[in-house]
Amino acid sequence: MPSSESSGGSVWLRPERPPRDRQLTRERIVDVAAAVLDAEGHRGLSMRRVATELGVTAGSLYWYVHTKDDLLELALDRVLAEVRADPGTSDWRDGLAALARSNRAMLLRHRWALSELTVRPNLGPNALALAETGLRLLERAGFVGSDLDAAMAAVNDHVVGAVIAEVAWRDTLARMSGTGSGWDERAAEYLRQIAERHPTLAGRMAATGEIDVERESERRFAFGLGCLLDGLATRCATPFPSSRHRDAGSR
Amino acid sequence: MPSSESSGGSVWLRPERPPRDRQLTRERIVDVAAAVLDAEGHRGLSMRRVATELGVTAGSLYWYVHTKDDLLELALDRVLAEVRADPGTSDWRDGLAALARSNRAMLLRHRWALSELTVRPNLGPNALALAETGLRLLERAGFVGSDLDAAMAAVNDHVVGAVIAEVAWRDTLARMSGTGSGWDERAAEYLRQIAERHPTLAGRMAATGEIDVERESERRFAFGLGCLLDGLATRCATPFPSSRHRDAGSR
DNA sequence: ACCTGAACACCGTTCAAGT
DNA sequence: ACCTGAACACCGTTCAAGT
Repeated sequence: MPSSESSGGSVWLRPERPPRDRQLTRERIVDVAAAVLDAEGHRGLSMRRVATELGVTAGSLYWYVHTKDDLLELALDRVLAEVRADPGTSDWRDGLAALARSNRAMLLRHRWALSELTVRPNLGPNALALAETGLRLLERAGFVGSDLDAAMAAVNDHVVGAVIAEVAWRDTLARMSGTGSGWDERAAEYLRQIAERHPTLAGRMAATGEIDVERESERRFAFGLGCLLDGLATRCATPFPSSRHRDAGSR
Repeated sequence: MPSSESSGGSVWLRPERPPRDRQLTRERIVDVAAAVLDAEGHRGLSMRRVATELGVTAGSLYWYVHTKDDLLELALDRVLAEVRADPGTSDWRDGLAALARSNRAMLLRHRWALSELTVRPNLGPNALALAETGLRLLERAGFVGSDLDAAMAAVNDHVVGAVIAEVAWRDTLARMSGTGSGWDERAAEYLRQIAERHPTLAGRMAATGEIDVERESERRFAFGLGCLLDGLATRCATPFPSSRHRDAGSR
């Protein structure tokens, strides 16, 4: 029933508001959402927060985004664009390793993206592009059919799983050093119990106490990736496409 | 002992309320929290919900639990108790594979636990016990030092990563079939664009369209696990402890 | 010691109303 | 078309007050 524009009066003096009058864009919204997430994590993100950051009311955002979940989905795909991968790498092992490393680096930069992955399937354009280049590399290695899917999944799973473990580790350390007195006493008692019941674990915990988390995490990541790629190489048609065999972290 | 209910000034008839009068226990609280999480996921869990389920006010819970995060941490460790593992398995590959499978099964039963893992380090008793048996198996395989840690991490990472991917996949399918008309049209258009830009991916998506998700997920899991264990076997002192070599999913 | 009731400071989301 | 303002139905958490 509402005619599209004429509302009585001097319509001609008031031309159609050009699109550039819009204060918001989906892109701008995703921008600040990603920024807030990077700075303060999931806890810091709220519709009202994003809105005020844009000088706008919370309700306005729903003109551009269906729900907060949608916004998170967009933010996830945005950071996926940061992953660099070259589908044309001559050695498929090198290409996959580089893809995995770039993926890991991105997830470490935007740790909130991890919890997004566990909650939401991502079918955004960047996710699809990454899948394509990964599949191409594995296709060149000789994988076909459902083995191709399984191989791609195995590499991605290692990346995601490894970053989750690393972040959890880092958070534990941060929490330990964060809380001041009182923690150490209770922790000491707890560790004593652990040592009693779980000697092997206790030995490892004692050893990793003084280790650089960053270096050790990278070592573990490379170790697991190396195992995986070795296992893949024995299952495909082109185990050694190039003469040079890059070591990805065996002892 | 209904005397506890008699009021009216006769304090001497009313002995000190025994501990068993308490309506709440940390255990009961964690019980219903886990039940709510299983039934309705993260979205369904609130302090008020748990409280009313226990016939109590929300504030009461804070007598037993510091924060909602603490409650989630307790629920996570509770569900980790379901993972079964035998540290005495003769073949370390069999033992590790069984541990990984049991872990995966648990995570699929309690999918909310996944997002917990990404957000919170878990140092509960059950988590530690699982780590201990895993490390023992790998120790028997000949791993020592930081290679022991890396090997353990690699297996766990694969489990976590694989379940995350599987759950995401299942959710996508559920969402697709859930929304009725209108979805298919937009989806078809989207798929057309995918096929144009990402031929390899499109080929795989077409192939996996008619596949049983459950069976295929298990296949992928076993495939990746097999790759990983093969790679581990080439890096340890005891590659083949038993004569029988269980195939864990190579084509 | 254990629990209630009410409050505080937030949420996501909707929607009439304005321009 | 785009945004405001106010409302709705929730949150987690705290805390005086009761028993």
